[in-house]
Amino acid sequence: MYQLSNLITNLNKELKKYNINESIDLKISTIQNYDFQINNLVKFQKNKDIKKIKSSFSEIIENEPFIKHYEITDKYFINLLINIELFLPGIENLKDSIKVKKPKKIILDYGGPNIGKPLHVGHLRSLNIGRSLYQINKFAGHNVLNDIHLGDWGMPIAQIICYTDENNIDLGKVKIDDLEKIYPKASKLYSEDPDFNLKAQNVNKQLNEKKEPLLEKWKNIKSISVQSIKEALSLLGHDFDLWMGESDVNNLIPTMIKQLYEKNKISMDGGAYISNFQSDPKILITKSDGSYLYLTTDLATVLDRQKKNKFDKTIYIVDKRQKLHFEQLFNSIKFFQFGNEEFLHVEFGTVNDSKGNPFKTRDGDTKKLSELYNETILKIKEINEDLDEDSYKLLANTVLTYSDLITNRKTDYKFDLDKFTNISGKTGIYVQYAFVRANKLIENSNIDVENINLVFSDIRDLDNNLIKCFLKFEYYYFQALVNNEPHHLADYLYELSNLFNSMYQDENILENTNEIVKLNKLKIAYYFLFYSKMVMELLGIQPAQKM
RNA sequence: GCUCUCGUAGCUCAAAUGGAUAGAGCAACAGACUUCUAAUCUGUAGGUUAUAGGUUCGAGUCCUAUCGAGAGCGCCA
Repeated sequence: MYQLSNLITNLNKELKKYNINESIDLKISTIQNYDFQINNLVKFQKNKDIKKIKSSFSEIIENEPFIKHYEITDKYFINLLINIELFLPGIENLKDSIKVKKPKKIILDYGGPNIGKPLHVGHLRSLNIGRSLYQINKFAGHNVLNDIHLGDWGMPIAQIICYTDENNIDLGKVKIDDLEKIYPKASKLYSEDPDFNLKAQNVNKQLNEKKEPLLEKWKNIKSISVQSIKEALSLLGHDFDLWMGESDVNNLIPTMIKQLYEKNKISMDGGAYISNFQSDPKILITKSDGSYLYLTTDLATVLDRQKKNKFDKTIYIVDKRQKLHFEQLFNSIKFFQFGNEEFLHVEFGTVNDSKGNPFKTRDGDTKKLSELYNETILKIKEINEDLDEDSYKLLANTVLTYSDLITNRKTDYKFDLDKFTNISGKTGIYVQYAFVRANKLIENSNIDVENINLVFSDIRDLDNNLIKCFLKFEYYYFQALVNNEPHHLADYLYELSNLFNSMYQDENILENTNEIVKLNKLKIAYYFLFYSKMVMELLGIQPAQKM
């Protein structure tokens, strides 16, 4: 809590006096009647100075106006109760106070979709997690750029070109639907037909050498595909600062390889370059025919970004099966002495169907994202058939986002549309409903709610529960920020919404005969809207105005 | 074969660096609506955190073994 930062600083200083290198952690209280707890002292129960520390801690906490009440137990657990009357007015300054002092420049790399293939369910998580991390880091004041980083180079493209050559298909006239049908066929041939395999390898090599007319064909595929990807993303509410791809760094690779070889960082091995970094398996830098790999372009991309967008940190939001690739990438960056920036693989689990099997269509293909989107719209229409198209769109995107972010990103999860569109439970529908309800309440009151002053002596229990929940925002926000885990905020949003609904349902607010209680509740509903909207935005969800 | 990840309530999932009595949702059961949007709320029940050891003031979390599940493992991305 930003209001407690002085307290934490003072407690930390105190620990230093006793040569204890420990930074105070404020946790949400697990016991009743308190808001936060500090568990750091427990570890030092046997420290000879513990009694002195305890008494100086008491003195410091005693003098903190934001703490209404506290205790330090026999085992040295510290329990704190917050002074709500001082806390609530501070909400206005929350967004400014939470900003970091030294903003970083962060690049989010989505390890984007491949061109020639439609967006499918496998892309859902990097899009959702990425968008949320973008918002979360911006909220902290960081300078963030997101790069879709298209897979627009390499074997998949070569396979498509090879297939169209073999079958006399004019790429100038091909539509996206045709392209999406071509790739699976080409891919199948590539793995089953040695002759086709050889030809495609050759196409890939020539493409690497930027030979015409292959380059022209590649441009065709890319432009058709990018247009389709942009349309799909716009429907799902995603956009990108950078539309870079693997192809953009091709011209940097020959020099990169040459220099690495001269510095004795890589060696020839049967025509291929491998890294001299000691590892098992060895790290392959190029193929034996000289053409490039995923790792080659990712390395060159680092150099490219250093030139174009000086950055402090790159976060790769890519599924966890690619863990080894990123280990190799990060080890190589260090070993090749490319730079001292921070590199991080934010990994996530796979999305399966409700039975736990890979998400497929009836024909056995990976399910398209647009198909999932349409099914979600239909489900929502079952709940309410009288809404406008924009509202359906907004709610469908809420469902696709919220149900994805509610689970810890590291675990594989089951996408169960029936469950995720449920009107009760931890769903996007539920949190939007609470928001719409609160908005309507304030609208119906015809009162200038913003300027109501709370009367603290008349705060009811259920009102207080909601206020106490506001206290927790920064804790969950911090969890989400430092661990790159949006699910803390998604879960928090449910908790907020649930407590609001409890307050709302308990007694009729607008017809309350006690005017003070009524105004209190309206003001708290107003605060609820503030928090709910803020958290939704951090998750990449647009608040609904009606539903 | 090697490497890594995981195992928490009937189901789906939480529990930051080890902290006090392991929490939610769904489903089940019992209640509350001529509504400020019941698309809601209230309550009950549900656990030897896979198993067996160990480390320590304290273990779902760390270590070891076993059982079970999944993923990855130079010329795909």
